[in-house]
Amino acid sequence: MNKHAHSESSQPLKIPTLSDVALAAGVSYATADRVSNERGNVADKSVRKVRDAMDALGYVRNAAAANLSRRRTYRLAFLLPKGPNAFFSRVRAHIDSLLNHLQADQINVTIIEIDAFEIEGLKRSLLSIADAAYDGIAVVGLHSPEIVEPLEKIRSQGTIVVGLVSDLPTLHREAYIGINNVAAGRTAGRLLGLAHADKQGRVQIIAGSLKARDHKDRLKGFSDVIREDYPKIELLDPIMARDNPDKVKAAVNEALIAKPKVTALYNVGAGNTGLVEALEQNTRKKRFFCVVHELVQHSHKALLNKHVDVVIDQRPDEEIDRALTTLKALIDDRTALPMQDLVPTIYVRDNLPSNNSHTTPD
Amino acid sequence: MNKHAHSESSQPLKIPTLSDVALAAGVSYATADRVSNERGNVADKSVRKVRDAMDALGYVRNAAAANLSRRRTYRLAFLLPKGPNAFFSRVRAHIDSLLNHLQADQINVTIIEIDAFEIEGLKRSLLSIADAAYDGIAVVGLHSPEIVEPLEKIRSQGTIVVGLVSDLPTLHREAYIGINNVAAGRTAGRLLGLAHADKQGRVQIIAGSLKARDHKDRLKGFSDVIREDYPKIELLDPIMARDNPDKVKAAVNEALIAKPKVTALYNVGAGNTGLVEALEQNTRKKRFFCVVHELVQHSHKALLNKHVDVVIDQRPDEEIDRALTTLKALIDDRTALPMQDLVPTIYVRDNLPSNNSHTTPD
DNA sequence: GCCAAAATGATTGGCGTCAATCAATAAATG
DNA sequence: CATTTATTGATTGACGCCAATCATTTTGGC
Repeated sequence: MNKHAHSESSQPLKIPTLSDVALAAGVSYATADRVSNERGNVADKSVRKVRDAMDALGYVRNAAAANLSRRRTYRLAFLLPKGPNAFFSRVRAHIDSLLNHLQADQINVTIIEIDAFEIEGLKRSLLSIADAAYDGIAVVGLHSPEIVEPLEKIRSQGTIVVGLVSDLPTLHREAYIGINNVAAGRTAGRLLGLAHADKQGRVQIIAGSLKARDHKDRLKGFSDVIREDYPKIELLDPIMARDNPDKVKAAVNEALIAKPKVTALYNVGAGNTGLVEALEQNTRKKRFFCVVHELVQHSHKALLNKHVDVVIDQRPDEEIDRALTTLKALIDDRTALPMQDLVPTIYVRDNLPSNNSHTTPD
Repeated sequence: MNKHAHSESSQPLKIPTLSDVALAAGVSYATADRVSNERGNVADKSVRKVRDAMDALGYVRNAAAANLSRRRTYRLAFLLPKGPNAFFSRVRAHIDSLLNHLQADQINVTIIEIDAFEIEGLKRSLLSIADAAYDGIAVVGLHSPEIVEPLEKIRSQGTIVVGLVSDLPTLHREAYIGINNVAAGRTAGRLLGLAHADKQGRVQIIAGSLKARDHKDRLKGFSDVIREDYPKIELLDPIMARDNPDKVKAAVNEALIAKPKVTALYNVGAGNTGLVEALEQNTRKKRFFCVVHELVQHSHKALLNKHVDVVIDQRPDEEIDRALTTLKALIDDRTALPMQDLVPTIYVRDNLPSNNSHTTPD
């Protein structure tokens, strides 16, 4: 009764090689190779024999041997905004930590710093790498028609382009690796709404700039959820703080003092050090329900200190891993492999990672 | 650290080989090889010369060539509970989807089904694979001293053993890949607490069995948080439903009818189809705040239908990926690589994966 | 300075695939 | 039928590393 069933897979100690396939198919190695690598000039009949033999033996090309023989190396570049931003420090740190491992697989990654969020800077950077003959690049992009031309110049040389964190013009990149920021905003709104439990509320929103697409998307998602499902919560006009800690601090203080009925804060963008500072100095007894984005050193600490209740994070480590996997796959066979959606992650005090790569100081 | 300038990467990019290292170090290939593979019988002076040359050239062993030459194949097994459990179906499906990719890297994975959560069955299964000479196994385990002996028998043959989802006796496995269930329970408690916003509340807890360590841990975490931070919420005695949908349904109905002041439900374990059924037939207008575990088809749907408010998930896909990576690393060099903690993931209606290819809306 | 031990050098045959060459055979054409 | 053309076969040298053998040199003990 308690038999354990082995699954379909047997114990093939002998892994079939292409020679084995050729033998089984009754053709020469050369023909099997022609089929395997789609070199053409093979009769349909032979193709079928070889393919059948492959299935029968369960042949899978040995990736190590193939890569070795092919002398394939992957030349990749990541174009990241420069500057002291804590989030992108996390990204860079993670790439650095992978460098050795990647090199063992002949994957060479270069980080190129670009002017953060300025179309002209991005455009210039793209043009300047157009001749560098990368096999693939991941770009923290902007959704602007102005960069279509440089993108196409790069792509015309066979370079694979993917968007990272923030998307590029959809038709001019192969894939986008990042979260859906509307969903991220909705998630923030949902938790904030839940935490009001049918009570009245007023939210002060702080954002960087509505020109940044991610901020705009988050704000939209957030507002939609509140309006749809939490009508008792009032949305105050967002304060624009340009992701600047000082401006954020001022905004929070304004909300604390000039708008005494505020029950919650939502910071759409960066600059959370300022937010935490303001809250630490807060003399009001009643506390805010507070939602911010991106788990970095100070937001992590603020969560533990109870100045912040929820952090919505986009898991840059995973984004990088996926960007690498996707680029490699696209370069190899020009087909992206299906992966589960990247999704905004919710952190509260109790599900924080303890061994962290995100505590890198900025 | 932050010295990532525009890299000088337009060169031919000659990746150094071990021959290059030998040449640069002024020793023979044989000596460089002795150092590289730690074969011993090398003078300290030579070791130093070779190591210096490696650093100077930035030598990293070509993994493809090494694996090919070594003729290394990885024979792995996953021991999973059998039965129709939705969660483990997800696990199996994910492994299946990886099979081809893995085989290209000479990784052969066998799924072995074991009697779910019965010590005797697990023990028998372990003993029966002891001679199969796997390089590594991942076991959905039990924290019981009875399986120490079979585990040690397996390990004595050089097989690497890791715990998966549910841990094994700590000293008798190499690593554990799974979430911290106390944290998972705390997370559930935190969200349920937040959603009460200082109001009174009563929670009906439903659990499978407190003999299962994961359930016990979750329950502890949950109760701790409520007691610590939400004193206005009363914890009713847990109902044991053995992860059985019918029993869960009965438990929910009991809470609905016999305990009219219940404001929230927390299902620690499985059997959520029963929970949803009961809620769908609920005639009371006031709804519960409802937290369950594991994102599977029906809990996903329940989240969208608003019968469930929060799902705590352990991301089995990622667990599998990590189990594979960890096993491979341990087999290769007997050292687990550092990875960010696996953490309980929170899903609300708005951050669900949609599994479509990731195209930004415009 | 002799001899054993230790260290180093030199070289080789794979591993499985790729990419090429050249010869040999089969099929198609007029 | 002769002559193209298409298809197959046979073989080979990388790729970079591993693992082994055997020869040679250096070192250290006495």
